[in-house]
Amino acid sequence: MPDATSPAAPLRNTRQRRALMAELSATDGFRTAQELHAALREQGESVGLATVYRSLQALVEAGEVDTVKADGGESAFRLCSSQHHHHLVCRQCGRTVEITGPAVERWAAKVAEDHGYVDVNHTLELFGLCPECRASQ
Amino acid sequence: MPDATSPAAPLRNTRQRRALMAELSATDGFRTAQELHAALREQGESVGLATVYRSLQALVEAGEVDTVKADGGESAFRLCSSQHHHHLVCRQCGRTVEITGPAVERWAAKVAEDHGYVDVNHTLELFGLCPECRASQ
DNA sequence: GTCATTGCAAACGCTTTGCATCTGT
DNA sequence: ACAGATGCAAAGCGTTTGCAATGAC
Repeated sequence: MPDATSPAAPLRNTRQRRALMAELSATDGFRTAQELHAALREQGESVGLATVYRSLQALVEAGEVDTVKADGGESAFRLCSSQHHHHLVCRQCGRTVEITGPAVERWAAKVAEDHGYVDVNHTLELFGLCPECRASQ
Repeated sequence: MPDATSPAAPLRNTRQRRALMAELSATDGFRTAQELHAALREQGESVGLATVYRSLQALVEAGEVDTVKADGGESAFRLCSSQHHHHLVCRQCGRTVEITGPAVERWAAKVAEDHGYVDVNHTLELFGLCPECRASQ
């Protein structure tokens, strides 16, 4: 059984991972694994789909990439920004707004503490219909 | 092409749908389609899996059932009337506490509104180390 | 009688995995 | 050289769909 405190194996600096990171850096928003794979292919970077998935997994575990679940069960990824924040995502077009909520952070910490839980983090996502999609419906 | 404003076809009161509603009523929390299907089978109610999915879809569209996306891309369903809550999960033993946070609900609604988003729902999970796991470490 | 609903099985889309090969370090 | 990384193809999973049969109204 792996020691929870020991760091994971070091990530190797391969052409594929570099290409993936570059692609992730190229956009602010969330991209699905399939989108990223397609983009890499279009750029002539030959990368297997499985590799994209495995690399993204590794990056998420390493804390370098953020992930959320899109509508159809797809996962979307993006580089972690420095600051802890949440997202308000349009469930139709995917347009995303970054949210920070000190109040919620405090609330979460307090609730956890009240129940005796320690070392707590949380995930919070808002899903709705953005003004544009709402208008065009 | 169906008129978006005209009401959907009337839902027929079939044995299968009745059984499904009964099963949904039997619990407060969210259940996945697969869980519901298994539960019905165990009760001797013969219902096809596709029927469960189609009925749930219809019920969601009819506004009688709420749905959220679980972790593995599965969808979970519950009757609309039951109460909305979140979970505080121990990342080691999985022990879970149900959390309700009116303040957070209000906060989420307001934030979404401020950005012009409508028809908003959210997902919120807290992860930490429960008292027991923390002691045994 | 009509038309929504059902069941089955096949199809789907996204993701994961087994395994042989390759490549950073 | 060794351990991690890769590619391919096949498997896995939850979900959806085509079609003929059934049942509610």
